[in-house]
Amino acid sequence: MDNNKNEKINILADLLFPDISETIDVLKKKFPERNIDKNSEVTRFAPSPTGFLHTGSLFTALVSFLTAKTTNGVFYIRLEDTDTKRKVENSENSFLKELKIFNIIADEGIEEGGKYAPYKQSERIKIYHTVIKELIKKELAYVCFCTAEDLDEIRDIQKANKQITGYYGNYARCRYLSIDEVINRVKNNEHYVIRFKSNGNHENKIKLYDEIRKFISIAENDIDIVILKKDGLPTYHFAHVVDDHFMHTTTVIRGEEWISSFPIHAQLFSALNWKMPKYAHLPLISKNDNGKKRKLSKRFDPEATVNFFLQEGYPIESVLAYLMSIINNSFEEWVLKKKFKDMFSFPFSINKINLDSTLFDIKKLKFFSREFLSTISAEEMTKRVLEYAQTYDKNLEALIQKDKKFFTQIMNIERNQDNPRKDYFAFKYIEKTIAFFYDEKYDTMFKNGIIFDEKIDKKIVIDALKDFLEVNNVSILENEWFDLMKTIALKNNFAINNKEYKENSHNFVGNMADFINIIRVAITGSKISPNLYCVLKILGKNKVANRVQKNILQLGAK
RNA sequence: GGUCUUAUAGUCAAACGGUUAAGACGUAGCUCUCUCAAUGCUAAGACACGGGUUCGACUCCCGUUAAGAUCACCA
Repeated sequence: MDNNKNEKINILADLLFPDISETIDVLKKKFPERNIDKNSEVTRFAPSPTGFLHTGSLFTALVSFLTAKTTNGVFYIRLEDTDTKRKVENSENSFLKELKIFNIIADEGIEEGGKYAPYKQSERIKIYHTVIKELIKKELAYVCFCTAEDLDEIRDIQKANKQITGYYGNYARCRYLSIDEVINRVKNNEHYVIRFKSNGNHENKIKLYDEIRKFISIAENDIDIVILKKDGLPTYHFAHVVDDHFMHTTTVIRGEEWISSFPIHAQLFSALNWKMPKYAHLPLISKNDNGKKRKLSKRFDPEATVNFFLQEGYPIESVLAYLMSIINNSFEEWVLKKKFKDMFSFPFSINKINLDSTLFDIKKLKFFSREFLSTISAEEMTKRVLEYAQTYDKNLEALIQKDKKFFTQIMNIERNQDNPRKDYFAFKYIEKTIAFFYDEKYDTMFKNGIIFDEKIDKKIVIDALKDFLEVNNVSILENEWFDLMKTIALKNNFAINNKEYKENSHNFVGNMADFINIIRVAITGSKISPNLYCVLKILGKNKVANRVQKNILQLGAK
């Protein structure tokens, strides 16, 4: 009797996959075990090309990369492009490029190639079909003709009965179809999917091991999941199992959202008699939204896509440092001490990752940025700002290119000292802070009106500026220059001793800060600027004189 | 709603059965006899709640509560 049935199953299998002649054993020989050390990890990053690189994906990629790197293993990239509806053209190039910008370099992948190619799921269809054909023959998978409407109906019944929804047990109608009927319907070109025949029992609790969370107790999967879609492409669950098996991944690193389908994957591995890789489910990166925690979303949160950081001009080091400080908090101290050098050599360990999801904290990122940018040289700074400007800000690019040395001097203000300035955190905002150095920008500010401290009489402002103009000289040392300023301040009845001023403020026009501020405002158009001596030195005697004169005229005219 | 996961200050996070419960970001104040940035110092701020176990619990167990994830022919 079985002979007859087996024959029919074979007919069906050939009907379903006429082109497939290979067996799993052939695949096994094609993709042999990796020749690597026992303790080395093989990890992968498996994104779907649905748009831009998500910040959470970068996080996952980083952890995967680091895991491979610290164990002398292999890190590869596999494109999960089986969702033809959501696929966005060219997005694979953009995120591959972005990953490279962050120095996350794959050993194997779409571009790099490798022994286990192809690394694109859409090009691996034959492999999936081979496995499924065998599954059909072993009666571990079956053809299902249920339409969306059929599935809705099943779900409605289940809901009405307060049962768990899904295609399982007696609800799995097509499981019980006769082979003859299946053959006929396939021959009639009816649409179908292929489902895995689950032997699980929802009442059974199984223990699955997660590298970060340890044992997870969870119900066995009893749902007959779709493994091959109507369009002939595999679903994630199936493709993941097949690919990670034949590519010999040792640790699957992915987001926490996959925990619930963990039993499905475990079941698939066991049915195929394949060794399960290790799994690590990473916490999600979330955001506080009116007191509610939620996953970072591309629609609402600009920082959800990696592109945001690039556009804002956050240095990659600080983004990586921030992400790594989520993985392991002791990283922070370590990276600061090392001044951001060799970040990837951090003694990293995956099981120290925190279990709770993380709220994205842009302030912390800014902190890392300030720290990092204060460690690099002015020349490096110029180079980076220019690189940024070339793709994101043409005006800024022109400004820098006009006089690179001048720009570098500006970047060098209070940089080479024990406690360097830390006022830059992203390249996008640099132009605004240094605009006053450029005459054309200064002129616009001047036209719009420069506002001096209103508590100081206009006449005094003019006198102070006139006196300053007379001694305008920056070819002296800073303390000499400051002494010089004190003399003029004193002459104009400003207190050069702050203690004295505090005790008898009514005897003076203002203090030294007020005096310097008059000049600062005249030169920079703002009460806020870096060290004035440095500013004057960069601008040079003539420009300084011009600006001061303009102000005297303007003030006098009123 | 079912299932799973998680629970230390606003955020990130140490502590692994015995501590005055670290540290960082952020916030506030002081400091720096030029503002700002920085530096240095200081301050405020936490073990979700309730039961056990134990001489002793942030730590182990059980509830409760809350938050998150997931329940597709999407990954």
